[in-house]
Amino acid sequence: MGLRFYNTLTQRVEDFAPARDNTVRLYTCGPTVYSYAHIGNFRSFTFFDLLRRWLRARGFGLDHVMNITDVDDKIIRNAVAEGKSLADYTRAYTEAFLEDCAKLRLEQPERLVKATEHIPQMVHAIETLRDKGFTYDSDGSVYYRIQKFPEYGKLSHIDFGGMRAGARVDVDEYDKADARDFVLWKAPKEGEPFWETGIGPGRPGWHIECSVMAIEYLGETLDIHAGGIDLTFPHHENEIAQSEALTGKQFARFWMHAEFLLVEGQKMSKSLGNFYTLRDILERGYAPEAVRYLLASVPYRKALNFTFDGLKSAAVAIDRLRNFQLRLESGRFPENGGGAFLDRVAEARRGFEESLDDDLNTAEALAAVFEYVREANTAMDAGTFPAAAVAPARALLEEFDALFDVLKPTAAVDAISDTEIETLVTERSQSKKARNFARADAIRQELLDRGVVIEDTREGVRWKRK
RNA sequence: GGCGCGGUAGCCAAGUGGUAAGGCAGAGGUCUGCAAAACCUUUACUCGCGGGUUCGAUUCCCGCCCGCGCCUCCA
Repeated sequence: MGLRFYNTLTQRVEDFAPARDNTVRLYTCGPTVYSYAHIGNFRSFTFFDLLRRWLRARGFGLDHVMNITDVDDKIIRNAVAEGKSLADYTRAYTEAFLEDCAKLRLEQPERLVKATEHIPQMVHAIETLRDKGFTYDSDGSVYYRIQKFPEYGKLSHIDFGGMRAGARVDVDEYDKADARDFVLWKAPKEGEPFWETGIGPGRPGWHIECSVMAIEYLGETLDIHAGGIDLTFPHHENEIAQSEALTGKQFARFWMHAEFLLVEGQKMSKSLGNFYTLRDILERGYAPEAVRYLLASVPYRKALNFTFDGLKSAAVAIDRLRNFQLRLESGRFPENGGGAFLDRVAEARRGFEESLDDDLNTAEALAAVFEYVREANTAMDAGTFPAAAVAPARALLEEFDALFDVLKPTAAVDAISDTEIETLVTERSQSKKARNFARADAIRQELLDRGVVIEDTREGVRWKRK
């Protein structure tokens, strides 16, 4: 069986291949840069990264666009409160976001696009929607008229049949004709920043940026549109309404949504005190790889319960794989034998790949790797792990790490150099030979304090960075 | 109320109509100057509860209970 994904649109797992040539046109909803992104946001962004990497591993080219929402109500509110321009206010959080992504080893999309740099295109799209009769004006704002789009609800599978128009119109939006209508262009309020345009002064509504930027860079029909599950409605539903009204074509063939992240079993919220940014977690001394591993190890369609126990487990699990890698690199293995172990590596790889092909089942893919690691370790202990199996075993780890990307430790700023380590390791070995264990242990402790672990093995001394 | 997801060992978690992957933690052991690493043994006669279909269900159907999310701020 080949690559297949669950499609929110059809509520089924479907075979996946890009529609045109070999390149996957992927659009993912990025951050709104009004504050630091939190760990829940990064659950989704990590999912996007895994999706990218696995598509590439399966031989597809990528054209991935992610937006940065750098204008919205919260941003305006905060910027105005701090007396800053929108650009000044969002710049810092955009940079912080990119730094956080780099820490988590999230690949940069082919294009990272900002809403404020596409205002003319959005205005043009709104004009087109107006010409096609999908809009109405109210107090200087422009709204999308959902009545004109009968398929509304097809993504979120909400039946609006029984909902009375205007039944839940809230106070601020008294001017909407239908509760489902949404704003395309917002007239400015007193003191708010705005753009002067052909459809009047104002700023874009939230949804229009994604439709416009996706179509501009990827064409009228995307292969995959992905986001957090909470965006399904209304954001993605509205994107469909706008885009399909604009082009008359299906907006995205596959819709993929990452489930929510919970913290200690509850939704993150500031009032519960369980609200964490990536920075909060790293400050507590956890490695970014552990965060990445934890976020990646639970399949994306299952709610992920983020706990500090889980984070510790993730760190230990990574160590197990790193130790195995080190053993492959530093061990000595017999030249004879091998057939069965070559078969086992091939089997592990097949299990790994088939699990990921199955809607990115990362948990099952990890099991395939760990099972192999245990068997290989057992054979190494017995001295029966053949030299011929080393290269394929390393290839398995490479394939694993091309996706999970956790094997290389994040270097400390003040890291001790390799040569200094080697010098100390040599001195310790000499001390040991002279049976000066006190000195040997002191050196080992010193290295440990500086983040280096020494291990004596049958094949000699080896070291690793923590 | 509507829509969606889920309830599997102490924790995280995969999975299939035929008798429960993997990781972490715990206990015991092997190895070792001491460690570390690694390995071995051990932790679910059972997969929320009650019915049904079946030779057989954790896996299918029905009902119920519980948790979470969305229902126009939200990854």
